Amino acid sequence: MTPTQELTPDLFQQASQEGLTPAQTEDVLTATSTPSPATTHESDELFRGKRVFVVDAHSLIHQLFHALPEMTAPDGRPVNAVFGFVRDMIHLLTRYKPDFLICAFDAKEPSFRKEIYAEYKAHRPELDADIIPQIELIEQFLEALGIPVLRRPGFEADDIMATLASIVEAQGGECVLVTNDKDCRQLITDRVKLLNLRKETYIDREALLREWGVTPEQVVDFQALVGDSSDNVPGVPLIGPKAAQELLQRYGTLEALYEHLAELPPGKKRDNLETYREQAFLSRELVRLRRDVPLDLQPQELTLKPVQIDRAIELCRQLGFRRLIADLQKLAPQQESPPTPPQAISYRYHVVQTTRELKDLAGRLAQANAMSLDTETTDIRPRWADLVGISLAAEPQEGYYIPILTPEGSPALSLQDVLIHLGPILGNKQIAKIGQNLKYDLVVLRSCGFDVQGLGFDCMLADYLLDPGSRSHSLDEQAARLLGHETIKISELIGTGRKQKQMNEVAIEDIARYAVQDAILPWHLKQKLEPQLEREELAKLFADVEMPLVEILAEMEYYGIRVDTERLRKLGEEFERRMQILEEEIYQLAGQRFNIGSPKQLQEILFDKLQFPSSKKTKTGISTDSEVLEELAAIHPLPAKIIDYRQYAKLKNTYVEGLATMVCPRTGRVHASFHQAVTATGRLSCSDPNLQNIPVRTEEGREIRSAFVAEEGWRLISADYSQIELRMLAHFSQDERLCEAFHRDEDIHTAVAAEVFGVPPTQVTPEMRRKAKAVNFGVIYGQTPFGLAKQLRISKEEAAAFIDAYFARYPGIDRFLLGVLQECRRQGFVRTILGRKRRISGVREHPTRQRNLPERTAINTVVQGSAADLIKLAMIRVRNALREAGLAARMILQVHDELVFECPADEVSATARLVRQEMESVMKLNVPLKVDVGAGPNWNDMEPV
DNA sequence: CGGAATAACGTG
DNA sequence: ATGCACGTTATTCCGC
Repeated sequence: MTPTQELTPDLFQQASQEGLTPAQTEDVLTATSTPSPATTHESDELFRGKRVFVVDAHSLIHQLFHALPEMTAPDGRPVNAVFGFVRDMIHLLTRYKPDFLICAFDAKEPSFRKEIYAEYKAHRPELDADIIPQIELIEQFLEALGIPVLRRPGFEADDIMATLASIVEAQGGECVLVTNDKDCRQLITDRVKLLNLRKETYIDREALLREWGVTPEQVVDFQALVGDSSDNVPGVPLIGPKAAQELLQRYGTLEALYEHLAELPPGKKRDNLETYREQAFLSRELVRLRRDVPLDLQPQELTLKPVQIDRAIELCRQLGFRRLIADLQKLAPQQESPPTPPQAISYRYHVVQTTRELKDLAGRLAQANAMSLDTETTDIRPRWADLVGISLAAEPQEGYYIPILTPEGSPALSLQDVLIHLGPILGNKQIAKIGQNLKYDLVVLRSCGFDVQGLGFDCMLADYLLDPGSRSHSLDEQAARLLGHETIKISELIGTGRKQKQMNEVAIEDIARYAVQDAILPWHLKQKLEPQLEREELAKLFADVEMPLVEILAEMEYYGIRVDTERLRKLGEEFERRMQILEEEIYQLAGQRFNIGSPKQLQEILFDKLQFPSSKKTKTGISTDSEVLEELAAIHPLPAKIIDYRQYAKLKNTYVEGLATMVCPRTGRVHASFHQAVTATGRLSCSDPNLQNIPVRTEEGREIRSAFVAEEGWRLISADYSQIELRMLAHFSQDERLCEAFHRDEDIHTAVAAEVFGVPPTQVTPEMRRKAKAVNFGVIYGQTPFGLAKQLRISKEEAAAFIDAYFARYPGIDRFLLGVLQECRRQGFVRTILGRKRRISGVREHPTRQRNLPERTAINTVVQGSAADLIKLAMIRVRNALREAGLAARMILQVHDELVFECPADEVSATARLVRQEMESVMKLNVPLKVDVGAGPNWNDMEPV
């Protein structure tokens, strides 16, 4: 008889008798070692060869409740644990794809352990009042997700897990117990392991031996000696993990240890073992898990059910879990879509077939004060595209399609005729242009010879301002969300995959219906969006900044930047040579050939074959990023070679070859796309190619910049704001010391170092400056002591001291940051200097120095977003000033705090003056703005102007 | 074979 | 858990 049974015979008997009704025995799954007839039923094969995940729900809920920031549903209920739990379940399902996923809960009544030891878990506070309602919600979610829940009277989740683990193992399955509870370590076998969800690491026999130095069989003995303060399991005083490990390695079991107690050296430890003998054995029974809970299971109780996606999404809506909705969609990939897409918006469309009709249409449009437009083309890159057709609408219900490129035999109009008749209309700035992503149409039309004037309303930008960063601002998405209208998808026209059609091959009726839809929808969207912009005080930002910027970005994209392809080719060859040399050296050092570009293979070489110590993990394995390699470089020459190889590979693949394919054959230039509705903070982003991350920090990388050149007889001018984000911080905080430093035009990092270290500026060492610089940036990002410590390779305490010293010297900054957080907490969003909004939830009532993600995001958004506002405004001012001054310069790039222009060589000086003047005076802040201007033949060799 | 996910790394 | 904001690359894996 086992001690467990001895101690709790009644409870066990009772439970098992109640649980087993004759009708159910057929499908019963039990862990009894003597197979009953029931276990020979096919159900005992249920787990064979399957991966069964069992979640310790209560342990997970508590962990999440305390680890995650406060969250409340729109109705005020606390929901942080619910959010975390659901997120974790989705993660488990999508990432681990288990055959079974079962959540084990504690019984609602006290467990049998309480009966054998009244003090059991006596230390535990009562369940937090904010947890209990969350458990109910979690169960609702689990039901919607189709994840089975197991709970049995008198037993804790642990016991259920123990029993399930035994059953799974007996049937030849693999069991993963999702828990951080140390007690569960006794359950480890060759087929049972534990999963730590936070670290995404498994604990199996080997890991256990590494950590505790014991086998799974010895875990209960180990815990009996060590005790567990969180469960109030007493253990033996003075015996900690080290002593317990040693004793058990010598004697094997608790019993054997006590038989040989006399052999131990006399002392307090032996005395305590003697004195607390009873307590040790009692402790062992407290931690020993029951593997024989009468579960009385039906297979259908255990299987994952199909996700009830609608219910799950509805729950997410109610609780405000917008982020999870997208993840949920992934769970139910094949959703039956409604057979007939509801078209809430109806409209009439006409195909303009003759020049006569075009002329009539132009005549009518000339009277309008607004019109919408959309272009159809052969390419998503507007500078590479041919114009296929234009759709127009001067009212919300009726539109026209002007075909230019059509399939063989269909009527079309010549571009020349369209230019003649429609050109003046599009160029008339009295007629406000409405559309979706008008920048695209502007570039296309300009490439065909149109000059479009008078931009009125771009839905994409309006929708973006209302909620940047979270939702999609595509026309399809907006139409569905705001109008309940399911659009005709482009894939319905041109198909998908290998036999995709070109736009000019689509039947004219189809393309006309589609194109006119895209001209009609903006009218309806405008009606919804415009009042919202007003309500949320975003209308001015929209009208004065975002809309005027469209034209400027279109111009930048139209001009593009010239690339010296010959120079690029030479650089590519040079990089290739260095890569080949490094490649051979790497194979030598590694002792074999492998794909250096594969982190997976590299990982095997470094950590399996060469047995280097691993420090950092990724989701799927051990990290080999440059930070790790940097550390390893101290012990072996190989990692440094890998770092070098990677650098050249990046330069060659991304910046030489990637760039070369983007040179437009028509213009010999690259026409990157600047995106105005992508970032969460209001910055622009850039792609195809991304010219905002051209290397500059290393000498080798900078070479790439020399391939960006001005056209013959012209020069490049680069103007960048000095310390724009720190100046913005100084402005907002009005911190006297910081503002003063800027007013005196001091080197800001040196000035801050002098303050923080309490020395005169002349005494600041490069090391001190480096630290001050890191803290300066840290403030903008809401960095924690931990992060700063890691970056500067100093102790956490030292880092915390720096940060404290910083805030002590700059009290205005501390005040300002707390003000940002308080306002964000109160309103649910922050605003930038021009009133741009970003919704952020999760800022705590009383934020600590140790800022969490929402808090860091809030701070960074105000600083980064305001700097973005400022340079956007500068772009508009500079563009207008250039025009008025009659200078030929064109703005061609924006890199967050830098503007790049191309101008005739003899206008460099005048242009530079004007650019600096406009950029420095764009906003009147509490600190001066400083712009550094340089000019030269390429983007690398610039001389100050 | 194509798309999605992942790891890594370039910029401000 | 641990500094914000992006886009591009090669590899790997999955499903067709």
